[in-house]
Amino acid sequence: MTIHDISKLANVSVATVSRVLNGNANVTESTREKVMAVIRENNFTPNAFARGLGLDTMRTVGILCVDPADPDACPSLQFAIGYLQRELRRQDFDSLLYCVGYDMQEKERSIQAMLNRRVDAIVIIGSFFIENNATNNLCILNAAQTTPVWLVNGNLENIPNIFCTRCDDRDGAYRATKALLESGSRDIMMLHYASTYSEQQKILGYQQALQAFGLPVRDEYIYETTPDVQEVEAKINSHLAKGLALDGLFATEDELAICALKSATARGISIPEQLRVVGYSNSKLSLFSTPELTSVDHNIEPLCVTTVALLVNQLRGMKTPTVTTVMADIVYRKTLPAPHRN
Amino acid sequence: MTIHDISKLANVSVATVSRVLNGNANVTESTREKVMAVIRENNFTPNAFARGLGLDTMRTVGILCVDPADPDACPSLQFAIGYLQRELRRQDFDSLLYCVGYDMQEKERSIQAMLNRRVDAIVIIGSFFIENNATNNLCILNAAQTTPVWLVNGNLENIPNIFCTRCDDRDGAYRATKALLESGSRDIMMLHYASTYSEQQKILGYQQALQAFGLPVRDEYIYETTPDVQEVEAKINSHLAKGLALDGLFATEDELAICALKSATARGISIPEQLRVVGYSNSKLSLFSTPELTSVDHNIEPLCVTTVALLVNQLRGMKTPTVTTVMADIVYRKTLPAPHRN
DNA sequence: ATGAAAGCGCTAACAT
DNA sequence: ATGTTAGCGCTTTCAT
Repeated sequence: MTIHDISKLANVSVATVSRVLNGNANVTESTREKVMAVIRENNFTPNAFARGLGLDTMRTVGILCVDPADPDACPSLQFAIGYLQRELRRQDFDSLLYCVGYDMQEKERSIQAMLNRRVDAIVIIGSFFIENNATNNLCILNAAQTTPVWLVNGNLENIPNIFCTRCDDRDGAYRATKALLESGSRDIMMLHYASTYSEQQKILGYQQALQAFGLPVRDEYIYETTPDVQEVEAKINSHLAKGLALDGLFATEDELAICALKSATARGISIPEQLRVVGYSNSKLSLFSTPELTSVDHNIEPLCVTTVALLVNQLRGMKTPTVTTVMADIVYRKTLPAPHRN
Repeated sequence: MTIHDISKLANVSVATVSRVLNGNANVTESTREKVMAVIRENNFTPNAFARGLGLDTMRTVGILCVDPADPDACPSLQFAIGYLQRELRRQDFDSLLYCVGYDMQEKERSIQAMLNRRVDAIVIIGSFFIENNATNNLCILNAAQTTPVWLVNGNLENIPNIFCTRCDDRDGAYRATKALLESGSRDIMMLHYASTYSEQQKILGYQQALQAFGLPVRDEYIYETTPDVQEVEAKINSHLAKGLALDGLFATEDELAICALKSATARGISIPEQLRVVGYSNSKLSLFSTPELTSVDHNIEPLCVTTVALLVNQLRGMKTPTVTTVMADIVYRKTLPAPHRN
């Protein structure tokens, strides 16, 4: 069933059917209804490929993200896929998904696949994909020459056609650390994932908070780790074995905070009396942990909503900011109770 | 830049360029190289829409799943998106993703969108989407008239063009319950999510295990709940308040098991001495809980690998089984230690 | 307001 | 082995 069949059945030309299909105003109400009736009767839907060929778009956005099953993947961006998809669908865009591992080739191939399919825009979730090394970002820069690229929680500034929407993780980490300091903690360990833009910002925020309190930044209090209970336990044990004090802990992901929580509890450290802990992401985990975890909410859902809104704007040819930032919020639970306000 | 431009630059016809592009054997090595050189020089990639229009396929599979951010969503199928996507990409298929809520209309619209885009196949993750009510499945049945539909952990049998791949959750639940019984538990509570095909199968497995041990199935031991610590706590408290015994617990999701674990620990019930617990999904959570959770692994990754392998087979016109099943495995941890084997 | 016809860029059948 | 050409199904410009 094609537009031609419909036109014959309705005794009009294909152009008229096309007009009806596209809501063109230049159609008499009576012909419109006549055509619509035939379309409905035959359950006709126009061929998307032919449409795409003519219009040079199929209203599709490519989404690149780390495979959610990857154990090294930052879990905090997990939900972004769903949020972005939902918002795109509301704007009548379909989403082509590419979940890839920590592999440059896969990243490049995925971006090439998106370009081949002539997506209207590319959304890249997470700063993992942005390398410090310029050559590694070449495929992104190339893509941006033809297709707008949106980095969610990434950073690649001052490049035409590349847009960033992100959470202010530096500020989030700053306020989390400040809250620990205000609760009385002075020896605050920091646990973080392998280096990405977001992680670097969080480290910066932690350091700035200490400085603002007139405290020294001690590198031996900053640990890079994976969310593995044994690994975190070993780090805490060796830290304490060195005779280093510990009365606060800030982790850049809830996972890491929970590993630390388990180790501390196992050692008989009382929480929050002897040790206060703040995680990051405000994930489900923070509710399931014992005691329940105070965590920084980096507002992924608003971030995704904003991203799609701006993306659609930009595609409509409107002026669009290159960098857009949302704030993080601290959600207080048991591992660092909310401060009393008068 | 089109195939015509390339053909002119290489002094050949468009057909030859097309042949080179598609790896057709009927091209001399020298012309192939000549054409390839021009293609590379100009960084040419053929227009996917035009290709799709001619071939009536863009090698795309539509994936329908519950929005991962939905708090009521069964989390155990979360990773399926990534696994399916990865396998499809390996077979050179792109994935159109539709994450929807618990809404019939969204489901219908998404399936319609897939059909409009003429996907080669539809994959539906989770049995949530399959209703007991036949009219609610109408859009799936309609879709199957033109496009193969694959249900991952769903059930809709004996319908042409609908295929099911699933984990044997009945058997998984049976063996989990059996393991609890063999550990000495006699009063085993069951916590489950809202009814889906998988959940029903798990309940069945639980009941059959009790029966196999000559024990009665007591409905007052079976609770439907959401993964909310307070809700589960209330259910356990009222259960115990009724004077009902409790020395074992089987939950159809790790989330539920962990909520129960928290409540039990808070009441001073010792685990695993007084209460043994088995969860389901073998999720990350099972490692982060205290004590670490014994859980049924429902082998989502192999399931997804199998699904895509069969799907591709079927698209190639090969005979393909309608229902394919993988087994579940019990992963023993602290809440139900592994039995000693001699 | 409606129709005729020219693309859009590729594939494949057919011709050489 | 290579070229010619007729579609694929839609949108849109230009006539009427």
